[in-house]
Amino acid sequence: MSRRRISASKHGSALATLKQKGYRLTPQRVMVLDAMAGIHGHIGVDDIFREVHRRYPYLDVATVYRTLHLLKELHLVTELDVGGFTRYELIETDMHHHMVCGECGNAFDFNTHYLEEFRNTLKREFGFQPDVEHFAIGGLCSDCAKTQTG
Amino acid sequence: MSRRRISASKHGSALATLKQKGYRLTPQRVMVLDAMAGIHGHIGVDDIFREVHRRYPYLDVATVYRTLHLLKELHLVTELDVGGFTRYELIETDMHHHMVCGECGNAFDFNTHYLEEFRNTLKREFGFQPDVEHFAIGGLCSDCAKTQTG
DNA sequence: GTTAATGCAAACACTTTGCAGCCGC
DNA sequence: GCGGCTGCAAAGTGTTTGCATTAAC
Repeated sequence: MSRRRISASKHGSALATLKQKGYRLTPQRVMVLDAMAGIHGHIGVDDIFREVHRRYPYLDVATVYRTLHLLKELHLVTELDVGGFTRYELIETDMHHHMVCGECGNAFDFNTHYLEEFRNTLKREFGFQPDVEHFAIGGLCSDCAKTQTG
Repeated sequence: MSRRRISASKHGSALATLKQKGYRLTPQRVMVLDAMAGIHGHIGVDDIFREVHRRYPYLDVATVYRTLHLLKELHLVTELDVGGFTRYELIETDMHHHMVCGECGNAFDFNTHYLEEFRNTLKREFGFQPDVEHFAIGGLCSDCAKTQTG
């Protein structure tokens, strides 16, 4: 009960993906993923580095960067620029939100990561934590836009 | 008629604000603002620098950075981190939206600019045109967040 | 005439890269 | 054992800062 089971499962799939794609499961990569899984939300490169370095002092920052680039390429993490440096987050779910057309009433999905930048801006600038779980935005869908214009 | 009247008026108010607050209207500052006014949307520090440097080769990047920091402090421009480096944009309007705290019920303003990135993304990716006129987002304000945590 | 603002150059912080040795497969 | 991965160190890139000089007021 005291162990972080959730964390373990969180990056388990990432490890599987790495292996499946033919990449090596080095301890460094596992530890980087482990550090990310222990955090909810975004985490800075430096945070990851310090966390892993504590357990394994030989780790180099370059490796952390290289690992994160790989993970990003495989769409296992999302990258976000914030306050001048880069932060990363494990992609956990297929969570999405809705765009609702005020004209035809149809709802369209968009992945939660599109909202991330905006969410983070409000957090950074105002300390406001948007409730993205229940987010939807109204507007005009592409089809209805065409009809209206021409 | 061929002159860019719009541009001139765009940063005219910024110049006035600077003067009014007791800051000096140096040619460098005017040129930086001028460069920004010529662009719609965000502009990189380097773009501004190159633009102004062409007209006035003695200009140093440091001055551009200092000017932009000042303008940001006075809320005359907004800063945005994108793809690893910083971009800026002149604030043109006072249009704003609301963040509504689900805990205390207070509403907080945020300038429409913060939504632009997100709005552009939905437009670009899905052809969906969000109705930002009636936009508000729920969540947790900074005060209530503090209370909850500690 | 004051004093804030600039130019210059050096320092910073974060990130990337070349290369020899190592280790997961 | 092979080839991808790492550690190390050095270079790169965008940004900041100290200081003497300049110029806006």
